Amino acid sequence: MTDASGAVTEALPEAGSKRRQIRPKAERRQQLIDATIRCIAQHGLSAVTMQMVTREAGLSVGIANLHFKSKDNLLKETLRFVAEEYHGGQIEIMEGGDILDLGERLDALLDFQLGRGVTQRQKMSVWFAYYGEAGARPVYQKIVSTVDRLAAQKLEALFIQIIREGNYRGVDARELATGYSALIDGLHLGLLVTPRELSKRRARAVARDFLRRAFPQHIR
Amino acid sequence: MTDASGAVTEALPEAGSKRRQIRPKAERRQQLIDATIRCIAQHGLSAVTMQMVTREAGLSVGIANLHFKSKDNLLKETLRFVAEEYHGGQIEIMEGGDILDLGERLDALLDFQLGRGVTQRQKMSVWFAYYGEAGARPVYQKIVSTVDRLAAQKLEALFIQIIREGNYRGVDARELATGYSALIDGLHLGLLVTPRELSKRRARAVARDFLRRAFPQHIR
DNA sequence: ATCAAGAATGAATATTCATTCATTCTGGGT
DNA sequence: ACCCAGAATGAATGAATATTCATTCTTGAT
Repeated sequence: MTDASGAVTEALPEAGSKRRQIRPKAERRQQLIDATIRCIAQHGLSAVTMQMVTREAGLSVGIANLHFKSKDNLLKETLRFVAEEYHGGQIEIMEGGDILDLGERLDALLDFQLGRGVTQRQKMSVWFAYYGEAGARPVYQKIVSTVDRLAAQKLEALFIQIIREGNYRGVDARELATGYSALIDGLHLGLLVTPRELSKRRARAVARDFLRRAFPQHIR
Repeated sequence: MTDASGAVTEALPEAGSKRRQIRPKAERRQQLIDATIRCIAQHGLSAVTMQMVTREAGLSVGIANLHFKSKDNLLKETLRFVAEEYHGGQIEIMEGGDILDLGERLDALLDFQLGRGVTQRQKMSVWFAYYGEAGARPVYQKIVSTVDRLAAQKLEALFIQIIREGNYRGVDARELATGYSALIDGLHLGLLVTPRELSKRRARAVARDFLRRAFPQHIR
């Protein structure tokens, strides 16, 4: 294609300029991880290919192997990122220096766990894609266990505080924390697999109900 | 190879006789589905190949395409089988003409859901492998939704009976049923992904606790 | 004994995909 | 202006895999 002056112009200015851009390593890594997340959500973990991911990222095929050694490694790092993002968010709230009231802190946690950011189909698809492979891949189990354990400890600590403050009787913090975590995971699963049967609104109501039953003075 | 009489003998009698066996279609289908389940559990859904499945089943590669049209179809039918087995078991208990006491029936349900048969790594791996792909594959969503909905209705019906019998106040059967189902799913997930942190014994205690909190007269 | 129906086989085919690497390009330093 | 470290590219390669189908084998009926 030529313009009036006869000079050769770039083909499709709007459809992603072909100009090669050099960017720092860290930025490219994140760009590829983000693309991987979108691909897993849209096509499923088992259908993800390197071509797909790099095209989604608007980059060439070779680059993925430049920044991550292999596809396997890219997938592993993607899981690590997602897991840390989720658990990091939870932990921040539970440590929550900014929210002093324990009931409010619980509410904030619930909001985070069943709120917009986390319950995007995109993110949930990624969790469960990895969970599905975890049975066969110890590496995935390890990544998840590591961050999970810390979050579980923080949750238990929060529950202990609440139990003390409310002087609740016959309640075991550890057991309750396990139950609450499992409930949230199960609700995420429901939102992903049977969105028709379970709305976000109802999922929140169910989780809230669980907490109210355990800590009636703190919730509602 | 020939024996003294000069007749051709079978090669390796102990290492799986090579003798070609003709069996009815239904039997071969089940054989292949069982092999698929073992392969998914051991290698993960995304690593399963036709060669792997047919070798596991002790059959030739061609046969899978003879009885199922394609790999895709084999995987779909395997999911259907697993889903129906699980939900069928639940529904049988919940309809449970043989157990008249409602509390006992609840107990039987819990036993089934967190007991030996279901919580084998093998089975749980398969659930979650499919759940992981469900976000990207409407076919899987549909299969699970269909059986799931029926089980959810039966559970709600059971809870309604229990609420009436115990004259429990301020309890919504539907919401409680959703919560209980999600809790069980979450516990399965925990058993699969972080078996170190969550034993079967503790998972049962947690689920039982949930029920006791809701229906104190019926449980314990 | 013989035969036909159809169950089972597995070598061959065509496709898809991860990974490599020779080459090109960019931008900051001199 | 020039240079070059190293970032980026994408055609080429080789390995893996789903699917096909011509052929072989088994079984029950005649």
